[in-house]
Amino acid sequence: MVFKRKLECVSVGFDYPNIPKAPRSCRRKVVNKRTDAMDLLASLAGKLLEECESSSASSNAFEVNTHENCRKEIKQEDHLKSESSDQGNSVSRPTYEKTCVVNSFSFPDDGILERTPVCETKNVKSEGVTEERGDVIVNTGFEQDGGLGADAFNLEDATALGVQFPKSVCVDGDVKSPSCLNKTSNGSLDRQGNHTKLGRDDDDEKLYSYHKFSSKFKSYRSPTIRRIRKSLSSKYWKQMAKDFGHYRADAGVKALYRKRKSCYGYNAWQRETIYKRRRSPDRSSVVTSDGGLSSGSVSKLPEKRDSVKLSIKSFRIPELFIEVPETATVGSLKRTVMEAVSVLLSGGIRVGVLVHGKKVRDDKKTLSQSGISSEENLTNLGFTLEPGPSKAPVPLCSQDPLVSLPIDPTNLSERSAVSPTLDTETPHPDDVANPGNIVDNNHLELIPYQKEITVDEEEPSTDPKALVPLPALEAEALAIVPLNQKPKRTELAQRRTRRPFSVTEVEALVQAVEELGTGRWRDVKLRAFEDADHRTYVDLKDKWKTLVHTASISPQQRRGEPVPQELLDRVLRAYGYWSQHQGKHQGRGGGAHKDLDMNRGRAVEAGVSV
DNA sequence: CTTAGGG
DNA sequence: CCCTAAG
Repeated sequence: MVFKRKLECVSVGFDYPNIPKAPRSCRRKVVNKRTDAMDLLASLAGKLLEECESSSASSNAFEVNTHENCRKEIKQEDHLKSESSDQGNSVSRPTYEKTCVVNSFSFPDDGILERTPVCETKNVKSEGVTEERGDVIVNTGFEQDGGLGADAFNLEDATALGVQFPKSVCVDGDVKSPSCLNKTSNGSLDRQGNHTKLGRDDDDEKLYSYHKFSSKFKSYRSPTIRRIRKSLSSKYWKQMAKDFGHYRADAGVKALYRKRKSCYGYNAWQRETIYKRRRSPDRSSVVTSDGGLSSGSVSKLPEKRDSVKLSIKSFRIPELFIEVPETATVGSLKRTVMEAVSVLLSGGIRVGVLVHGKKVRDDKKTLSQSGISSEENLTNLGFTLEPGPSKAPVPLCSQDPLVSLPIDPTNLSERSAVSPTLDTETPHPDDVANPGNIVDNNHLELIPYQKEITVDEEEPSTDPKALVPLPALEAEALAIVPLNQKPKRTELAQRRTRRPFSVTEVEALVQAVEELGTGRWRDVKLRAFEDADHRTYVDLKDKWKTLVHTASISPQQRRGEPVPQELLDRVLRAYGYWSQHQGKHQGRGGGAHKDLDMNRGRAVEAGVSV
């Protein structure tokens, strides 16, 4: 099955029309419409992915494809009962999850974002056996003409591949199948074990952030980071999204997600996909993506004698295990993959070179010695991305490669989908002070890939350098490593992991608010959470907000770690107090509230201590 | 950068 | 928690 479309990649220099800002509410509405469209698309694409299962073909580990600019190979493992996909009844189908193993990505090299994910599917049970595979070329882009009509999909190709589209995929059909909107939560992974320490106040929100990139990065007051963050995200992309929406609105598609998070993928990649010519020391001229671990298969370019020109269009990447509910949207899938990739990258990677499927480990070999020459068919050349050496352990990368998305109906909303769940087995970022405990997990999971590779490496390459970080391929040309790869880490910031307030924290918060009032969060922060980098004043404010709410609802309706009623009482009291004394006593940090002082006294008596 | 609120 | 409009 082949779905193909293109996304006119808006060039960086694109001249956006000035869209006057309308009141938030208005603008939002527009966006929402596009969101629907996106869901629609996502739903549709989701079906395609599903279809991977039913398609068949042989797989080629080191495939080369010069046409696909953007591709990912995904091995899917069905974790559930089979489905009768040909029934095309996507509506109300049992939910189940899939584990995808993403092996390679390729990126555009011409400014056109044409993604062509290749799905390799296999039945879990028949592990290791011949994989079935279908080429699912799902577009994540859009027709240049803004049309997303049926012609956008090449159904013929699909048919040629013997793949059947579920009816819900038919373009004119009711693509917006409920399966994408009304989820059931059967499939959700309930992994909570590890958060006990932190407690959780939200059982139904089995959504934990995949991992966290150091709260320190954007901890309380970190101008620099924030600035970077901002420049990297919002403006540019929002504008982009807006304009996209503007131009494609009629296509019924939301080009880019409204939120930064949602498009960080593009954000990062697209930008870096601005190709540049670089000169390598040994006079090799290379066309490289200035940023990315992008790219894909190799193709031969016009060559000069003695030199080898390559165009890497895709990299095989270490296996990434991804598990998502069937009902997850493609959008969420993308994000999940993005997260996984980000994590991978943040952990440092190295490039592997494959010639005829064999890994060339001796970095000192010359290209020709390795069989890489202009004479050779460069399609035999391949590259891989592997987990970086211990060189740059990724302390903050705590998640294990297995990512799962929430299936909780409420969570599947656009937003929740944005944040991947955090495997509870994962150490909490807080405990990440010492990288050790986490890194392990990470690497263990990634290693399998290398084993897999092992299959194609006979040469008892005893060369210790084999494990050297990056570099040494003579023709630096091949070192298509983003200049800013390491530090960059994760500006592709994600939603911070949820960190329920402990009773202790709540107590501290209440105390502080009692004294300072509800309009001085910065002070509250300073006073009671000075050292809690992960608690920003906004967090505190938000927490207070929820506390007030919590305190005003029946205990039965509360969730998560219960907050002592006594504290809640204080919350209401303080709330009431400060509601009336707004502004008045706010200046100084002193006793502007005898009532509250009394409350505190009671608190102590009640045994609630810090 | 902070606040204040909606999402 | 995130995002933003306002200060």
